[in-house]
Formats: sequence, structure tokens, C-alpha cells
Amino acid sequence: MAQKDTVKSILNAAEELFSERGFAETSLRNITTKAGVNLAAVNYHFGSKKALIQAVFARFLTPFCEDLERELDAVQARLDGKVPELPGILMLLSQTALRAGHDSPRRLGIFMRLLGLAYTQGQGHLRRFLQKEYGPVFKAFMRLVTAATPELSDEDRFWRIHFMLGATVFTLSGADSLTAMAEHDLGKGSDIAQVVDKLIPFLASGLNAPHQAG
Amino acid sequence: MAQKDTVKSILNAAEELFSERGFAETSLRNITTKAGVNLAAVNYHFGSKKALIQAVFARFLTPFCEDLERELDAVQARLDGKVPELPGILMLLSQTALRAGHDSPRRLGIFMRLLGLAYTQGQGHLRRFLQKEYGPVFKAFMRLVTAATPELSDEDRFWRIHFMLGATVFTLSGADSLTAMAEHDLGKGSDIAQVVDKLIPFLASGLNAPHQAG
DNA sequence: TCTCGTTTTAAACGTATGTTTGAAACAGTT
DNA sequence: AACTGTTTCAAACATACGTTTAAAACGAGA
Repeated sequence: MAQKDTVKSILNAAEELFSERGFAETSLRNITTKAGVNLAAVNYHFGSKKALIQAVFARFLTPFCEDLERELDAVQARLDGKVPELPGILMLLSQTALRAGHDSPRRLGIFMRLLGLAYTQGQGHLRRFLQKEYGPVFKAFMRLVTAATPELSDEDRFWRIHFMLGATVFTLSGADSLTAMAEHDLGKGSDIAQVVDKLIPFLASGLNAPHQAG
Repeated sequence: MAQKDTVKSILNAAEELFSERGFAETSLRNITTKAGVNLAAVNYHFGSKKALIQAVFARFLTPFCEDLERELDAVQARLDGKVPELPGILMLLSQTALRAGHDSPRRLGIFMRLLGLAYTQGQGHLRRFLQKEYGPVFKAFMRLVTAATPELSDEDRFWRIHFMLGATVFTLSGADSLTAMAEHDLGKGSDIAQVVDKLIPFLASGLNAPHQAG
């Protein structure tokens, strides 16, 4: 039980601190202090800081992707050849994501911030790791989206998917400060789940936009 | 001429390196080496690394915001009370932005990457600096958008503006790698200007989406 | 040509980082 | 109770960082 506790508290501390400050700005001393373990524990249990970063992602993404894969298969089977509906796909994705941070909805925000960092911060090793590990599930998801948007050219669909990804990662990343801003500006805060609800019609409408301006 | 050259090459090197690796991951030694100047030059001319970061943003944003302010005033005058059109506003913004990196269109991508970093990376001093310095222009822009979307609730508009910001920053940030991906996946690359063209209908349609899913 | 303020330079400073080490503490087995 | 493999611990290691310093080089005005 001792080992699991140490490993778990390191992962918890690292997840939170990385999401708050970024990877380079978070030292192993920050992490081990917050986790209440010895400094050397990270290198003992994970091998290096890079490996710890990957482990933080794996702990969230592996169950999430397994879950998503099951859901995608189920949808595919239920459809039985018919054309899937876009908002349904998006809601499936968002609900799987919300479920992945099962203990607290705040966890999804934390992880989105990490995902944003993975893109923006150097960390080439991370991008390679994510691609190798979770690329196939993403491709399966894309096949469904493609089936749901037959009228889009491959090029438009490619770019619009990334517009959607950007809107999602950016706003869910900053959900904490954005809801604080919303509360200050208009007296109405929101939690992550509500932001996701607002996000879906925006994304669905954007993806289906006419080719010209409108 | 000597001083201007040193300052300018430091800013050029810093802008590029920051955008590639982030702030914390880029050392003053990296910057001064790339710029071909002495290590101490940064602290001599800018005072500190933080001040250098702010200077990099100021060099891009100050002319851009002055230009944008002029354009906004011109639109306001031309309207003379009538309701402005959304796609027109977005195109005005994008064209002002493209003009800001006047020498090369790649510059806009670099700056968007920096803007993304400013949000994600710690750098509280940067957010405060940007807010103080460029907040008013953003508010003026928001007034126009509000006038162009009278049917939206303040809450929906708030969130959708940030969805738009996210889609823009994210995709223009990663425009280099994304166009490479597009080229690999579908044999068709794009430059920044073309991505912006694809972005506008997506954003306009998302902002005007019905409140429910659609 | 000499002078004085500005700019550049090489070297050092203090600090913080990721990692390694070797001994101590622990837990399970015989 | 003694042994064994695993985990923790305090301390040290080498390295890289941002910043400072004091002297040298420079450039324009008298």
C-alpha cells in the first residue's frame, strides 16, 4: 500500500501543479513537497521528470480512450449503416470526457489545461507519446465525424475540426478564470458542464457553416 | 545605429525563440547567442527577462492596436447608427492583424503562438501588462460585436467570443504544423491567410448559432 | 586629439534545477 | 529472529539559469 500511495500522491500533485504553472515552471521539489514525499521519489518511481509528465497524461487518457472506444463501437453498431447525427456525436464525446474526471468535474478543466500545454509548450516527447498511444482512437472518432458531415470537403472538415479543438481546449483550459470573468462582468458564473453545454451548439453550427461567409 | 541594431536583433531572436519553446524554456543565453550579442545586453537594454517579454509583445501589439482603433472609428463613423454586419467586422479584424505582420505573413502565426503562451503559461505579469495596455481597444471592438449581435444574451455572447478566440489562437498558433499535417493527409497545404479565410465563416456561424443544439 | 557618456565584453555571483548516491527504515518469508 | 528485496531519506552532485560587475571599446562633440 505504501508504494501506491506515494505514486498516487505524486501524480495528484504533479497533475495540479503542471496545470497551474506549466511543466518547466514546476520543479520536482514543488511536486514532492506538495505530495508529502521525498524528492528522490520521482526519479525512483518514474525514472525522470519527462516520464512523470507522460504518466500524468496516461493516467487520464488511457481510461478515457478505452471508454470512448467502447462508446464509438456502440454507436457504430446502433447506426447499422445510417448516417450519424453531428450533435449526438459531440454530446457523446463531451459526456465521455466529463465522465473521465469522475470524482470532480474540475478535473476535466485541469486536464484540458494540460492538453493545451502539451500543444503549446515545447515537450516534443509528449506530442510523440500522445500520437503513438492515442492516435488510433482519434482516427476512429474522425471516421464517425466524416460520416456525419458528408457534404464537407476533406479540407474544410480538417480545418474545422481543428477550429473546434481550439475553441474547446482554450475555453475549458481557462474555465476557472473565464467563469470568474463572467461572474464579474455579468454576475453569472458557470461550471465546466455548463460551458460544455454552451460549446456544443457553437461547434456544431461552425462545423456545418456554409463555405462562404455567412 | 549600434544600439538600435542590438535591441532589434534581441527582439527578433526573442520573438522567434519564445514562440518556438515558450518563455521559461528559452534562456537569455539562447536569445543572445541567436541575436549575436553579448549575454549582458538583455539586462542592459531591457532591465530583466520579464521586461524583454513585455517588449516583444509591445512591439507587435502597439502598432496593431493603433491601426485597429483607427479602423474601428472609421467603421463606426461610416455606420452612422445602423447595425454593423458580423462577417465584415471579423474581416476587418483579420485584415488588420495580417497587416500587422507586414513583412511576412508568418509573423502573425508567431505572434498568435505568443498570445497563446501568454494565456497558458504562468506569466501573471504579462496578463496584467496586456490588460492595462490594450484592454480599451478590446472593449471598443466588443462594443461593435455587441451591436452586430443584438439577439444574443450577454452570457452567450461572452462565451462565444471566447470560443472564437480559442479557435483562432489555437489554429493560427499551430498553423505551421497544421498545414504540414494537412499537406500530408490531403496533399493540400495552406498559408496563414488561407486559414484565416476558412476561419471566418466558421466563427461567424458559431457566434450566430441557435441557443439549442443545431 | 582628448574627453565623456554610452555600449559592449568576459568573467563571476548566487541560486535553483534534475539527478544520483549510499545508508537507513520497512515489510514479508523462512 | 535473521535474511531479502523494496522503498524512503538526507545529502551531495553537476549543471544551467538570470543577474551583476568592472574593465574595455566605442563615438560624437569640444
